[in-house]
Amino acid sequence: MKQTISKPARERLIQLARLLEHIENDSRQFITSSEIQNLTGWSSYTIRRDISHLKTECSTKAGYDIVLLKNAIGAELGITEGVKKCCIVGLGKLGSALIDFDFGKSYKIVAGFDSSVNRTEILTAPFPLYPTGQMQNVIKQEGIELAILAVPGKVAQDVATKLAGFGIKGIVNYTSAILSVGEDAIVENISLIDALQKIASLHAKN
Amino acid sequence: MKQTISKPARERLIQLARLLEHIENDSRQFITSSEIQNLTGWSSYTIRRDISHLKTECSTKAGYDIVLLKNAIGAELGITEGVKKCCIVGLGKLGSALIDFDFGKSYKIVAGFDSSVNRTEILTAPFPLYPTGQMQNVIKQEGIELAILAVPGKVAQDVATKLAGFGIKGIVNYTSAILSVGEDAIVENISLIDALQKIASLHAKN
DNA sequence: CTTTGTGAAGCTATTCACAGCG
DNA sequence: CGCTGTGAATAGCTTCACAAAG
Repeated sequence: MKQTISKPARERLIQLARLLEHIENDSRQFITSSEIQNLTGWSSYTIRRDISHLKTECSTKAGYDIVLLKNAIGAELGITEGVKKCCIVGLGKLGSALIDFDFGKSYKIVAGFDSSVNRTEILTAPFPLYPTGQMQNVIKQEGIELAILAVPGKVAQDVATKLAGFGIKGIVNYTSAILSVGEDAIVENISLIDALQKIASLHAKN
Repeated sequence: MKQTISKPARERLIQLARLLEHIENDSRQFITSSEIQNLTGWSSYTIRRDISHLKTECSTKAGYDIVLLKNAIGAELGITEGVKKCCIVGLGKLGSALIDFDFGKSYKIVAGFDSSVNRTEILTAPFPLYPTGQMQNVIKQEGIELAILAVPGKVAQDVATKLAGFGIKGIVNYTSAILSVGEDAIVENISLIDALQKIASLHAKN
């Protein structure tokens, strides 16, 4: 079986790909593992091993070819494979702030949902907004794979369970709730309070 | 030397504390490690070991005392130690959406910054808004420890470097930039695109 | 001489298995 | 019995040290 890349390595490679994108236009062609170390803080050993998982020849005496490396990561991690359809669930302050967010080429918001019809009528977006009742239909019809969850914490688990039932494959969780969904869906937590507490706990220990 | 809790364990405990807070009012006193397993997906072994690091007696035959456990986590991770002052840097769509966010008791936003004076004058918030030029003064004077970074990606690294120079101890990075700051500051990344790509890469491999 | 790529070692985290306690 | 707590075993990740290549 094809050797699967470990989770930490995958996460670093995803970040690395974005980093490379940013420096792509700096008119440099190559980057070395120790330069990446300086930019990211990861050790050059780790970076070299991560890249070696890609099984691609994109290195020379001068380091890695920036564009080639970026493409290799994209290919291996399936980042560049077409456009994934997403929806925003919950259009309060946070959800509606994401309406104009730049999602790049690989992800496209095709729907927004809110329990308040008032909300869906007042807001304007480059994609249609629906009341929550239509989630199932729209998700099925559009073939939406990913959901960005920005509802109030109290209803987050309920909505997440529904989304998983409707065939959503991944949920980006902006709420402070800890979600459990079945095997079929993946949850990625993006909690501001979590992040603050991680930082605080590190300071407390040292 | 005091045995330090590993990073993964710390992150789980932080989430666990919040989970316990949510179920605190469900009129139950105890919870078992296998119930936590069902709610979170972490194995009961791991949960028991995590809790054992707290060196607290909060268990009985019926499981863990919910309130006692929550407090023990808070104490060990320094989550409950007073109020930490935070600021929001960058008051665009995303930054200003965080103005009304509920930060709980432990974190308090005491300032917002934006490079556009226009922006700081138009917006209203329960804390003062300043032009970026005043960052250093305000951070020093107020004793602000944490920053929430929501500026455009292109200037993120510059601003982060400045913040670290001004004595900020932790940055929650909402931008898509990969930041490197010195040893003194900690960065926690909260990138929507990162989250989407993590999910996508998992689907690609399985 | 510099930089990658990688077996081997070292370290960290998770899981197993079971003793101990209520 | 069911539950926690924990040594011991296992698995997973990172670092080291160095061979190979430009």
